[in-house]
Amino acid sequence: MAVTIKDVAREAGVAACTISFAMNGSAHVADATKKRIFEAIEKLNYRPNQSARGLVKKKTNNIGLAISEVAEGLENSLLLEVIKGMGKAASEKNYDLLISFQKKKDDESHILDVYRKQSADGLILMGTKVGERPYKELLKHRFPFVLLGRPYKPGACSSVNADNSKAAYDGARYLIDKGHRRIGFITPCSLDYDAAQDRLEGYRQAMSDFGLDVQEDWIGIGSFDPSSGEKEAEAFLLREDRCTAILAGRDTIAANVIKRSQQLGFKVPSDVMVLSFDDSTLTQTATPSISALRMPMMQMGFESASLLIRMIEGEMSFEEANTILLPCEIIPRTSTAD
Amino acid sequence: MAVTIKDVAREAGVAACTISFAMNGSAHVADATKKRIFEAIEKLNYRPNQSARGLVKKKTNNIGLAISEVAEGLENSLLLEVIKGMGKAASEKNYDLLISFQKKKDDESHILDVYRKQSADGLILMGTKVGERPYKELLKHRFPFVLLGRPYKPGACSSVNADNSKAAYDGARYLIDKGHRRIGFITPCSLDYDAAQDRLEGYRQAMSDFGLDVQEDWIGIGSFDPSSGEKEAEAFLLREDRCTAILAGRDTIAANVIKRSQQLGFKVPSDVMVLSFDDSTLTQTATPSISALRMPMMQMGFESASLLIRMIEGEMSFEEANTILLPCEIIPRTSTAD
DNA sequence: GTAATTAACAAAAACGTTTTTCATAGGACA
DNA sequence: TGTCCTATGAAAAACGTTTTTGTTAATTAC
Repeated sequence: MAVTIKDVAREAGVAACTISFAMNGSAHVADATKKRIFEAIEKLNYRPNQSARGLVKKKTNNIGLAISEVAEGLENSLLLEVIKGMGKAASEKNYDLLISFQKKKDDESHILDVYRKQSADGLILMGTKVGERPYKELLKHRFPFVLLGRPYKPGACSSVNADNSKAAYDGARYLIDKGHRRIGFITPCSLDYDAAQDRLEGYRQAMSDFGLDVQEDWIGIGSFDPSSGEKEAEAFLLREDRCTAILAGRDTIAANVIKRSQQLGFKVPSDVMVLSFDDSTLTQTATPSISALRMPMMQMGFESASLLIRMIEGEMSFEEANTILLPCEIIPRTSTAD
Repeated sequence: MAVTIKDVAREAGVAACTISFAMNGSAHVADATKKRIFEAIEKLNYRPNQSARGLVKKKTNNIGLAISEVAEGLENSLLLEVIKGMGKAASEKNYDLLISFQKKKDDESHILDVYRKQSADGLILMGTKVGERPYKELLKHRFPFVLLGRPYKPGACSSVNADNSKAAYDGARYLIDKGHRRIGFITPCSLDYDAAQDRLEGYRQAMSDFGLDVQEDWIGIGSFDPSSGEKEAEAFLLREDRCTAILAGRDTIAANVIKRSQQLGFKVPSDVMVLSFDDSTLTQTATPSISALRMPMMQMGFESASLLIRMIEGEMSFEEANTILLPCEIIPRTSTAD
């Protein structure tokens, strides 16, 4: 079977506990003994059994990731980036990532089970919607957790998110700076999602800050429908005072906006500029290539895992709910070129 | 602290072992006692500690996923699908997914550590390249593992992969059936990757089966470069006996092929048809929309996890190396419309 | 009416670590 | 010479389960 601490002890001619002391650097072990021990470890390829270690230390060195209903469109193509970021933070600190999946739709027991079974030392909650119950129980028992891009009472717990509001503000401002006054806006999805709300709010704020009135029909509500964006583009362009720029809530929406605009005889970017969210391969390879606000997915993963690990290791009090908002970056491409 | 089996025992007025028996359904526990026990469990929200359970049962109920150097382009946008598939298989059988990350480039110790630390009951190996050492040690110790889309000596271990060769064959045949005789082919990346080799081979086979000679300059080697596909399209089209159809090794390559073709004055699909691999949002929203061979990413995740779990649970002998090749599906869109 | 069987539960050992406590041998010191 | 310290290491307890073995009382068989 697998090699245990006793095998190493026998090999090094020493008691089991001494192996443990040597490995954890805690007590006094003579240098000569240490040398023998590490040689034995190397020879036998010994690694402490995680279950046994976890049992006595009450620590698994896993960070839990609860994936609920995976969002239909938003995170999908970018999840790898997020996980990569988490992986970077985790492996630096010697943690693994334990993913717990939802068993049935609307069943959230997988979240609390991680805590109850003690299969991880903390949790990253990611997905679209979550009921109040899991939050409450985790908070009550002071089990470390971090929200990733999730809506919740601000200040009640730590969370990491892209600064959607600022991104929309910056995007609108970018278009305003290019001389546009009539700017259409399409949300990435229904206003049930707070990413949609935040983006809309940022857009409104920018318009207002620069003294521009927003016509209510300059605002369209996008969806996950594959053709979302076409109708909205049409509405923005086929009117007396047509929009000269459009801020599209998501990459596929931007693609549809451009397609429909071209069909209607408007050139992008000369007649109408289009700026998108969610930088992906789609925005890079489209013709014209699409300018986009890049969400820092990898960094979001990294920061959420780092924050969680700091909470786990007690470097951060549980009370100071840390809200991290990460800035987005504008990637200018052809669709907004002068 | 967390609630233990002893708390439940006290609550139910019974010994700890009886709780265990009741939960695992193994021994005879009186129905009345069972009822009291399950009420106590419910009341206290008890779940067995995974470390303790794992220690005595020598089983973690985790399936390990070792992500090495994550491929630059191929799996990226589709990883979520793969993980979703794994999640489905795992959660059905009450497993969690434990992801172990590479600490440094070219360092593969994270693979063997999962086995040595016994933090999972088996491993799914996914990525691009892996040295011989990890395979050998895992095989030697009969630690269950499954290769996901990986090159290795056939028959030496179980693996799951998309049937790239057949996909390319079917794709070529699809174009041949539409009357094309001069069909260009672009690999998704360098021939170091066996997915590229398999696809090329399938293409050659189809051409040969239908009595069509392959001109060597109908074959282009694609890359992860964002503009990959443009040069190749040019080469295929600007010659006496120009190609009338192109089989593009990847979605971005297909997009570039179409872009360049149009720039050269060829209409897609009337002058040249384009069929792509790797169905993604890009292929759906492009204009014209791009026909593609859809890789069954979710199913690959599902099958690899299912296979691994069967190995773990001893339902499958370790010796019968199971090679699962999953068929791809042609999604016809505008770029190959008659 | 007693022996054998069975049903229901408890006691205790085991899993592989870590950690607290204990033991021994030298050496320093008086 | 005896006491005290220190360096080094071992013994033993603990972590929370599962599982093997024991124990008791009730039931069945003769």
